[in-house]
Amino acid sequence: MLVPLPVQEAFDYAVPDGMDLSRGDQVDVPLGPRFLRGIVSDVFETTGSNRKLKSIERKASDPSLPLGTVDFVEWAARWTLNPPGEMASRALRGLRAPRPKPERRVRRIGMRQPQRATTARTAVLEALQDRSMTAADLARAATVSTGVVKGLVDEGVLEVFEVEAVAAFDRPRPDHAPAVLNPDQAASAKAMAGAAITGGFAPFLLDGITGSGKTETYLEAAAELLAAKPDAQVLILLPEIALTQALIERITRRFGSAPAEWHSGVTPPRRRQVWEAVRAGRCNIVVGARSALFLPYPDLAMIVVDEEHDGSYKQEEGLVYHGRDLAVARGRIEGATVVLASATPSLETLWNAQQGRYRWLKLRTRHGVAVLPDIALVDLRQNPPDPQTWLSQTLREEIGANLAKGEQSLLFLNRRGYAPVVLCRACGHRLTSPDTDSWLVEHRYSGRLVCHLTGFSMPKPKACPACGTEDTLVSVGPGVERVEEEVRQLFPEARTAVFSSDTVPDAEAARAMITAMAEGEIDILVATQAAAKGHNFPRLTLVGVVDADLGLRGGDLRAAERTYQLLAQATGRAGRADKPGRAFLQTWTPEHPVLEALAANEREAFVAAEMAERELGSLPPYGRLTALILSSENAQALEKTARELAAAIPNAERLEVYGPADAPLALVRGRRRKRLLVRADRDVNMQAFLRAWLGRIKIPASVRLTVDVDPYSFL
DNA sequence: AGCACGCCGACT
DNA sequence: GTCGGCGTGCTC
Repeated sequence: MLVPLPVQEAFDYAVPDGMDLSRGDQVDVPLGPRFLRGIVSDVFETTGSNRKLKSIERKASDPSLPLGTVDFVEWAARWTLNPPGEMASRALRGLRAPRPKPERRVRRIGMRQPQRATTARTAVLEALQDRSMTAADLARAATVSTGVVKGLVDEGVLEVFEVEAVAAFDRPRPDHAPAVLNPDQAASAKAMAGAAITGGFAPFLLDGITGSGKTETYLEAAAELLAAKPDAQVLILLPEIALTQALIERITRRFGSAPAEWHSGVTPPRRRQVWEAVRAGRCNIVVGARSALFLPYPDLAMIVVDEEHDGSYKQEEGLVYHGRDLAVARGRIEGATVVLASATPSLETLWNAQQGRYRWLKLRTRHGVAVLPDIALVDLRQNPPDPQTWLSQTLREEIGANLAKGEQSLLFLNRRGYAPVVLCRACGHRLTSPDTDSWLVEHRYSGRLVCHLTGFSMPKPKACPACGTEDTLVSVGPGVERVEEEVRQLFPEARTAVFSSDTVPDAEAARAMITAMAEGEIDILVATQAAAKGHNFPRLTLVGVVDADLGLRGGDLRAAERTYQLLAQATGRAGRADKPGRAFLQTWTPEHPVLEALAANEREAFVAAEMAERELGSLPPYGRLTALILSSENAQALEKTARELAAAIPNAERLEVYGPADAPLALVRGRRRKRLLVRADRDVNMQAFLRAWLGRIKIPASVRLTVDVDPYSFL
């Protein structure tokens, strides 16, 4: 029995006489003084009476989890070392929410007429006919106030009744509005659809340059699948909630019906409807964030992981897992086609494609007449900006020329706020977050200093908190707000805006900003990565990267890879329609291989060089990593546990453990953090090693251990 | 995760 | 003399 507890094992219970149970069933079981929802993982005869077991209380009336879903959560728990019961519990999210309240609708009572038939009342009855609808909808349809409807109800002409709100997911219509594909797209769609119709695990890398129409291609593959197998289910994963709305609209246009949406922003009652519809097979297309992987699909035939390289697929809090890797695992378990789509695939995925594990589909041309932007490096050593400014003469001139032509520009800087650091000119003190060794970032829009790690914020103080001198705090370095300030000074007539998670906090705001860009209401957009991901700005022709070196500093394993991906995506925003695009990368190190590869548009050269580096160190994808993070408010307990853990390392071949060392952010919210890193060759069973190791010691309650298999962020 | 058990400070 | 703090440990 999988019960939602932070323990590694399943619990055993006695099956009452006459209860018919099988794997996947939902049951309620006693645990100590309370009851928990459990998922049956195994039913077996006990031989001896080794231990007296408690009895299952009852079989729940909720539907069982399909076997593929149970297999998946168990596999995922073993792989990530997360508690299997908690993984199973994740598959029940949606079921825990209340059903939506029944909908109150009005309908006609026979053909009774109102005593006084005013024009408003006649309009209402005309709009209603013999149908039923909610009072609000009816009033809107008749363009009267709801008071008119209420009056008719009070008079007994209309009556109110309740209907159970059952979400209807209309079947997608594969022939509703097919897209016309170019030959590369058509061949790719054919291959993916063919594999999905045949069935069996079939992983693909859909590798297409920015603007090549990857979405269109996998939607046509899904259409072909659904035409052949109308009951099949398709899951499309996106890295961020902000991207879901645009895809849902696109799918609705393509298939004539809306897909289900699943992510943390969906209301609980709606989630319940989606869960039930997915389980019942009443829903064929789901668009969602990584958590949509845990839904109980009875007939999952295709999983698309869009922007598969995106680090947002990695869940870092709570249950730590990588959405893309689990998507591949789920596809293997379900015998489904898995499509990893990206213009800048991760090295792991490229490696799998090179090894022939994934079929490699390439889209080499942009849609229509569009071509990839020309990318030029601006050497800041030759062309430095003036003090306290961040745009070189070259970039200023280009923006000015673009503005004069009436075309849009994007300035990319992956840094929120006004200035990343605030320090005291008198004593040199850097302002940091309380109980956390992370710098406070100045935000001028909100007038506050903000910790991006913990969310702490405070007004900017007048005096230095360390030495008390007044008016000595200075803002160091640029964020998007500061670059926008510079742009406003340079081009006061231009319409400028900032696109970052602060100015665009939700999907609604993102849509408004994207619409404003599409309608040409913005001339210069200053943006963080929030705008570089997936959005389409058809009128954009110039991209300037303010600090191309930003992500390359620091010794992170994936620094080069991530920078390449981010800048390729950012520059790829330019020139997606009829006018060609240009991009300028400002850098102090134009000879850096990442920047040379970007300027020459030579992804393969960069990938080969980066792969060679990784191979030298036997690092991913040539080896595997796992990070163990210990944290505690009690520094002594933390030290002691770290020492015990290090002393208990089992012997293993082709595997090394580094640390314990202070984690890069050694203090967060008053908790000290230590890190150990395990590196192993690919053929070493990392999970078995970790289980053997962690089984040897017990972690005191005051210390928290997080196991991060295949870590992405090295914080 | 809850919840109980268990040893040390301020209260009717 | 008890009520209650949350540290430690267990739940089939």
